[in-house]
Amino acid sequence: MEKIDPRIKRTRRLLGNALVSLILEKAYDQITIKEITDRAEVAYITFFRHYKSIDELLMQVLEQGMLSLRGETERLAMQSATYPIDAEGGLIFRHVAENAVLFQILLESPGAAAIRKQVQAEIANTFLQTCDLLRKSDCIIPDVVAANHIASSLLALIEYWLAQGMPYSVERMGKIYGQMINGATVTAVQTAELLTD
Amino acid sequence: MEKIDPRIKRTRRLLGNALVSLILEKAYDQITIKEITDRAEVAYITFFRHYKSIDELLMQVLEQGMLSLRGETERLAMQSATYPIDAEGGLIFRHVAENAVLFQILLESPGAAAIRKQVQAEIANTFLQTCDLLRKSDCIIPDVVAANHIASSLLALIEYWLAQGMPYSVERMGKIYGQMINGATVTAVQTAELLTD
DNA sequence: AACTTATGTTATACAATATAACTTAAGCTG
DNA sequence: CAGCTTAAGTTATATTGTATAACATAAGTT
Repeated sequence: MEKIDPRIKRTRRLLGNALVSLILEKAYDQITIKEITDRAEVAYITFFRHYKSIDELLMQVLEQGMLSLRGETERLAMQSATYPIDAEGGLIFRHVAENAVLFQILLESPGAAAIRKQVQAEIANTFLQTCDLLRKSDCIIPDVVAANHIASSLLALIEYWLAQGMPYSVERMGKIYGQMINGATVTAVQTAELLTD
Repeated sequence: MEKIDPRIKRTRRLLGNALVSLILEKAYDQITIKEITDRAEVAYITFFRHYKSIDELLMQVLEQGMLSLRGETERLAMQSATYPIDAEGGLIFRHVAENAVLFQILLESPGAAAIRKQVQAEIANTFLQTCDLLRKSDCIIPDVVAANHIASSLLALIEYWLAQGMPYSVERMGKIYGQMINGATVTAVQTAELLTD
């Protein structure tokens, strides 16, 4: 881990914060580089010395927030490997609540679509690797489909919760996730038809 | 229904086709108005006589394809009102397969995010209105959450299927939908915990 | 204190959006 | 089919945002 020039760290932090505050104010695709550098109080050209596009800056901002999500998801998948309908699912929604702004951006900004796709794929892969209950030979529901379903549903549930202004407690959201997504999918796979061909 | 000048119909058709063919070739946000008008073989300024933005043109293109989806979804919701795990879910995937290009655009193009959101909300609302099995008083899973879950999961399943190149038959996809999404959600709501407060 | 590197200033090229004024052509109507 | 109406084409131009170059200044490192 080599040390980075404090000027670089400062500039990137200022640009990241400026972008976040702008996203909270107006539509993502209306934001210009000049607006970002003005708000960050750095020179216009400085942006290009660090990023090729606003999307690239957004990616850097989100990646840091998504690092901790990965840890939570792995724990979630681990628990549901042995026993589904997880009682600790509330942890993930607590984490989301604490980083609400970042998740709102991840799930709403058009520029974050690629990163969202990547996060979803990572979550799906974690479940696929960890959770044996999603696998059943000759099942009409392939394990990759079930894993993808859990991952996309989790993100969609978070998105809905945030869009509504977090109207339910993190505990309740954890239970909803455990029963409607995790438990329901495992049950569906285990009780699903077998292939007939 | 008043008759529209055939020149207008022709121009809009040419522009719509040009946009679709461009989306299939390159990233949506890299497409310019000039490229569209060049491919459509109309004058640059003609674009602005019909649309304010590329997004607006895309909206027009997708709206037509989404009209028929609405009918399919209503039938789907109607059937699952009485008996879930619908055997006729294959119809919707047959419809998707026939309009694969349009659905790919709806589910992949960043410019279509707003329309996708709208389509998802319509599907969710249809289920909410039609399917009594999603409603249970004092259930820990609110009916709006369950309806939203079905709608987002259906679109995510279609997106996954298309992205993978439609590796499973429409019949199988119908059954997967019926068991993993529709049946599983109804079961989850009916067997879910009640509120304790 | 001297060297290195990041940032700021200024200028400029370029591409894409957007509109205006005028001409040409297509479609409708008596 | 002649005349009216409206759509589309042509040309020119203003504006905005992206992107880079050259050089000066300031911050950080050794």
